[in-house]
Amino acid sequence: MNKTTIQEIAADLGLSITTISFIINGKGDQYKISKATQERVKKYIAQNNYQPNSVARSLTTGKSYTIGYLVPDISDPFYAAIGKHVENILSQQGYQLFMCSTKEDPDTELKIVQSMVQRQADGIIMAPTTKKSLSYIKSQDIPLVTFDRQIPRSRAHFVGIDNYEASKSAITAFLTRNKNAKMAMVSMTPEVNTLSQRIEGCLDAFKELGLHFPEDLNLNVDYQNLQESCLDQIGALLQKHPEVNSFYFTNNLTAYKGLYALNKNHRPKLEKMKLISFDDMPLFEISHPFTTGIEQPQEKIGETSAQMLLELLHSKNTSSKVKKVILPVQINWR
Amino acid sequence: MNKTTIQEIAADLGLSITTISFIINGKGDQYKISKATQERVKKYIAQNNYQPNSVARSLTTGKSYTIGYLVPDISDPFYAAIGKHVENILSQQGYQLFMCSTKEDPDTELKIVQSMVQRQADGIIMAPTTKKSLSYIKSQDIPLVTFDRQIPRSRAHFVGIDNYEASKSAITAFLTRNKNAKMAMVSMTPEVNTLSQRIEGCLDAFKELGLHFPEDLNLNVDYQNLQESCLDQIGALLQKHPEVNSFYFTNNLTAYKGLYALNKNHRPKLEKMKLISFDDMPLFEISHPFTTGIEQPQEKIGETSAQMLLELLHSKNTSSKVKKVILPVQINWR
DNA sequence: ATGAAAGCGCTAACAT
DNA sequence: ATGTTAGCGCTTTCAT
Repeated sequence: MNKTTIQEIAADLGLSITTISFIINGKGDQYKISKATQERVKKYIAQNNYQPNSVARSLTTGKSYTIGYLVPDISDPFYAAIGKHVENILSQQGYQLFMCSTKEDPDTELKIVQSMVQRQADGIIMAPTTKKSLSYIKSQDIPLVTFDRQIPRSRAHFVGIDNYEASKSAITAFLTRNKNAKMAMVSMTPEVNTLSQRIEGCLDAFKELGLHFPEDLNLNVDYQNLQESCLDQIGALLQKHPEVNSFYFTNNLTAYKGLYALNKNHRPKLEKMKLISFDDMPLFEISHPFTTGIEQPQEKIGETSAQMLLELLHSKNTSSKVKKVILPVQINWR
Repeated sequence: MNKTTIQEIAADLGLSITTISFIINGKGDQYKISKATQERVKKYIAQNNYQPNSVARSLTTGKSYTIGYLVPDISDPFYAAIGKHVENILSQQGYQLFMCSTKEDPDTELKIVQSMVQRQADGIIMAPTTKKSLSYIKSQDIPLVTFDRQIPRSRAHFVGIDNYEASKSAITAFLTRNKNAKMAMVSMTPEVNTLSQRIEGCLDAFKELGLHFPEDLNLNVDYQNLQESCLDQIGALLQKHPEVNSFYFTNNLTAYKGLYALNKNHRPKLEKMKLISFDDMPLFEISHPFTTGIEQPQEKIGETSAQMLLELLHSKNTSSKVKKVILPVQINWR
């Protein structure tokens, strides 16, 4: 079954392709095509299941109804969830999403961005890794909304949270609730600035409470090798500092693997461990032990990013000033 | 900065667009373009950061280097993980993925499929919900690989597991290990056939061991309202059947919410509960209690699906017989 | 109320 | 060794 085209319809119906095009695009009335003709064409289209070729349409109009969603890892529950909410909003408007994993790698990210430009994506929503790709996007001036991470000095629209403040106030509250907490922190490389901000927030919380946070309780595990790295470093830490009775995981990945390490090798200690993690996950309600989560409003982040992009798409003034939406977090104590 | 086009290059360099096109597509030598010219063009391209417009290219060639990845929910960890592996293989070959959630809804699914056709997707990888969309894809003869779910009588290439056998043998082993297990089962609507096969497998395991499985220990919670539904039904069940000391969750979603319900309202019973779930998740290693998982080879499923699609893309004979790859599962006892 | 034709940027068969 | 040209399927201005 070969593809029907607009000219076939025109030929079969003895009309011009212009007429067909008008009707397809709902401009029949506007161009005063007679009701009769409109009906005839619509009937033909329905019967032959004609679908306009969007590639051709894009070439003419310059719009592809395609958006790039670029994140470090599309299977990361955090990015997957936000992606779903983005999809939810954008698919209603006829957009499809190219979802791509940048792998925290600047080169991969740039290649993907270039591919998006070649494919005439109408816009991009991304959790950026580097400034290079952002500059490239800007140079092509294609509508862009960033989320989750802000690249310093990059002037891009942004939706996210205040990592420093959220971390600081959560840890302050935690230390107030758990007076005799002896806390260690688990973060990871590569150090994206969201993570350093969370670390800073934590350290400042200690400082302001007049407490000391020893350097060597600040772990930094390896992103490429999370599980082994967690097993090793947490093992070593608990050996050297048996007094540690609390962990702060600075993101969902370290929390996952940290919990794994604790469950695997340190069950006896687990009973009275108090855990807190940046990013909340449903699993913290069923984990051993239950884990307090600093919850980012994923749905809101996704929806706001999508809506912000839609606005950009509809308003033609590239001039507009940079918009930043900072959303509140919520602490789920457990 | 406006888009450079092939004709601008031609004009600027005093060459014809053909020559430029040949060089861009690596056919310079084949068409005996002089080294000098080739260098000149390549240099120009590098300097001006020219990127060919893939929309125009697709319109001429009929190939878009675009693949549709359609699953019920892209944020479901199972589909997200497989998606990542699919992406991994296909991105190496220059393909980008449209990832779409069909929401278990036939109409949504069909709309997305039609959109893929309009957009000239070169192929589709999907966990199908209905036969209707499969027939449509076939009618357009666009290369298709299905995974996870087989639609009865649909003759599509398939990658997945044998749900009936996997379920049956896992439950048989489970009952052998836990002689005095008093098991309830939690499944969900809508009843896709993977789930009914898992249920059948479980019931047959009981039968062959000469055991009885009471009708009312077979729960069916509501997909649209998983959490509430689990809380209600599991609560009611444990009240009526306090002897139940084991649960079989027939997929990751019911396991998640089942564990949630148990942790929330039935902690005392949890100590000696033995849980097993179809689909394994990392969280089962840190959940309370640890949960045995029947693990599907996600990476293998993703990679095989992608590779199978690539073969289809490269071989032009539509005739070829239907390929089915059935992969083994692995039980992770906990 | 409808049609002709240019053009979107590219590829490739066919010149030269 | 390089150029001319006809499409690919569609939108839209300008005619009629």
